[in-house]
Amino acid sequence: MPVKSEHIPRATIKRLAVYVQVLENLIREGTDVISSELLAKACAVNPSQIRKDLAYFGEFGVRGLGYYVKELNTSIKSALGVDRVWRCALVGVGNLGKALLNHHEFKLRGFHIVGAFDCDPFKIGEEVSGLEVVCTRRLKEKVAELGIEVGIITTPPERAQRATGHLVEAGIKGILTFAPTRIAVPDHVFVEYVDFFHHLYALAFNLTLIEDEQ
Amino acid sequence: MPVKSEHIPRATIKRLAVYVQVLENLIREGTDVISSELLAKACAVNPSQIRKDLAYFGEFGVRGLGYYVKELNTSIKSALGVDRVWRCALVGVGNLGKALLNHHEFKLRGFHIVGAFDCDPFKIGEEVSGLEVVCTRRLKEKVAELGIEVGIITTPPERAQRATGHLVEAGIKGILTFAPTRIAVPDHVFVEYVDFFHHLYALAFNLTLIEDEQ
DNA sequence: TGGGCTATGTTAAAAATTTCACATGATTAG
DNA sequence: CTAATCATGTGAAATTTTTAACATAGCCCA
Repeated sequence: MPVKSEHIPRATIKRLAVYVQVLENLIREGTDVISSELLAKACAVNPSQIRKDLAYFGEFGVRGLGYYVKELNTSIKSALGVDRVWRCALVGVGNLGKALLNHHEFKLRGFHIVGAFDCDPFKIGEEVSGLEVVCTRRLKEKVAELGIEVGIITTPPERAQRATGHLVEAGIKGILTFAPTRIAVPDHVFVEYVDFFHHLYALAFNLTLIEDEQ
Repeated sequence: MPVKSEHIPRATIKRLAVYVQVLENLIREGTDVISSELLAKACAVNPSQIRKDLAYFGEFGVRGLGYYVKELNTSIKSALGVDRVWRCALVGVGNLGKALLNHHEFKLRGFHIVGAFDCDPFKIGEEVSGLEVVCTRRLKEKVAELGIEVGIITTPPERAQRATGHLVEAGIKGILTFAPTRIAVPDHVFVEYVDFFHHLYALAFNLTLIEDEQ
């Protein structure tokens, strides 16, 4: 799936992921065709927004009709590069790390966690969700051996930067981190932050606002 | 902390949360004063951006000097409404739910999970992280009893809407959901989506882009 | 104590993003 | 087969957000 246009807004990518979410629900419900208007309603966005977002990648609709749900879903996933398997390494086998290793949704969506790493000697050798926990020092070796392209950090914040170092050293170019801290990486490495607290803070702010208004 | 200006961009709120993250690291490191330029570097944003974001809420800096780190941190947290305790209910005690119940960071940041709910009879009565799992039907009663204001959904996607219904019914006005699906709520209820896959999709997209370029 | 220095707060410009409006082209009913 | 209808794709307008520029005000040193 070639990109039609130069730069694609980050917000567009985020919305495309939402469209996929909603489209997969529609597929399960058996809906064959949907208009940008209805899809927009389900995603809580503007219909033009959807059409514009899709236009970055090509023409997927049928005028006078709408979009074929399955086809559109396939096209978006192809555009995003998630129509394939991505092999991932998880660093930090604590509570959250274990939960993610047991989270079937990852495999379901093409993100296969094929390596689990920790620096705690008590955890090394332990088996979690069919994976043996390996010493973080062996990350580089394992990344090469298993063809890993994405790193997932679930260490405590104070160890996130070290984990990042190991991942970058191993040649990883994409990192998803759950640690509530900023990490520093070279320019060619992409980082995505999953931070519950950003969201909780946003909630707190909104709830406080409406309280104050009354 | 009164809001100085009318509407505050959502992006600003998100960045304020990042500032807090970085400021708390600076406090730990013993830094007393920081300029918008250095703080900007640490947060990977533009210095003007920081000054503008802060200007929505007031004047916190000292000209010619910068910002007192502790004071700024306190001010931002007050502006966001996170200088207090928020009591939360968690619905869906699966892998992820359990991991979050054991995640100390929540309490550390003022979000106290004081109720754990599930509809699975096998889980009801079980104790997780010092909390007894209660039947979701009793949510309303417990929300009133415990003064809960925020709901956290960690159910599978197909049960997220039902959980939402229970939370809304119980009078909850802020929901953080980890379920990879959109949920429908009345206008007065705020929803924040924590979706790993949005982030993974964004990574996949960026990684695919640079691959294609070569 | 006063002048230079420095980084803020703010106003104005630039850029990016979202929304609107409509021509285009496909579908469907008569 | 034709005409009416409909929803897309797109270019232009409106809005929002970000960045730059600078006047202002507080610190620090002579």
